[in-house]
Amino acid sequence: MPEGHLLHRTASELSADLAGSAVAASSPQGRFDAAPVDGCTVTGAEAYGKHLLVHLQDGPAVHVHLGMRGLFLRYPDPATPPRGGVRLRLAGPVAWDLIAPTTCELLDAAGTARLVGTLGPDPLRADASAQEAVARLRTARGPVGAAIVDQAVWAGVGNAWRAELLFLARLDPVTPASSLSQEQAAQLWDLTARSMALGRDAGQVVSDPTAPDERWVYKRETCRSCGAPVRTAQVAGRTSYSCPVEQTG
DNA sequence: GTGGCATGGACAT
DNA sequence: TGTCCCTGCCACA
Repeated sequence: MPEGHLLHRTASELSADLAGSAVAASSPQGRFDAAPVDGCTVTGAEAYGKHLLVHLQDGPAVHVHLGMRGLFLRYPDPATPPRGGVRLRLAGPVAWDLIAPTTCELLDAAGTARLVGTLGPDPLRADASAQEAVARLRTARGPVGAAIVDQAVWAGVGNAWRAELLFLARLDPVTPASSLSQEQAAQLWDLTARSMALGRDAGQVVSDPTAPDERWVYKRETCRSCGAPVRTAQVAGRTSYSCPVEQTG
């Protein structure tokens, strides 16, 4: 489930639970060497797109990427035994367990800088530049549906957001990104930042604030707006969903 | 119980 | 462009 909005939410919750605390770090599964983290004080956590960084005082950061299948579990009682397959447990006043990430590694400041350097602006970060976001989108090669899930263009958008955002913008996913006007690109960025902020606060994709559990087109048979059969296609290697009537490019 | 797929992305080719 | 991977969920037997 992890697109950028959930990583930001997780970073904020993990920070609230653990920042300022020394943590016991372990890898019940054994696939991560937790020794360098064990006993360190967490200073905070932040997200860059779909990447999560847990910062440690006077030490490296723990870099986590959940991929498609990873998840965090939070245990208010830190003595709760971990379930199977826990790659990393950080236990302070609360325990956080990391399951099935694609990445769990330690990064020093240079490594963190390199990572951030591979990413485009993150619509959920206060330090994101809208100008740069617009420029990167409009100079991206290929369809807009590929560009906005390219983490080097915009960081944090995944397949579900792609479908819903392009519906809200009434853009056909296969429209060339380079054909968007400055205004269209800026509007899409604003829409993305607003929508994903709602999603972060709600803990799920929200594309209609009056019906937060509904989707317009994502994984639907028919468009929730007009009832037309939802069109699917492979865009950037993933299934895109769009309304053939309302998203004409 | 089993198999295929998936809200990602790295890497080989 | 294709392949592989870490697990959870669902449809189906």
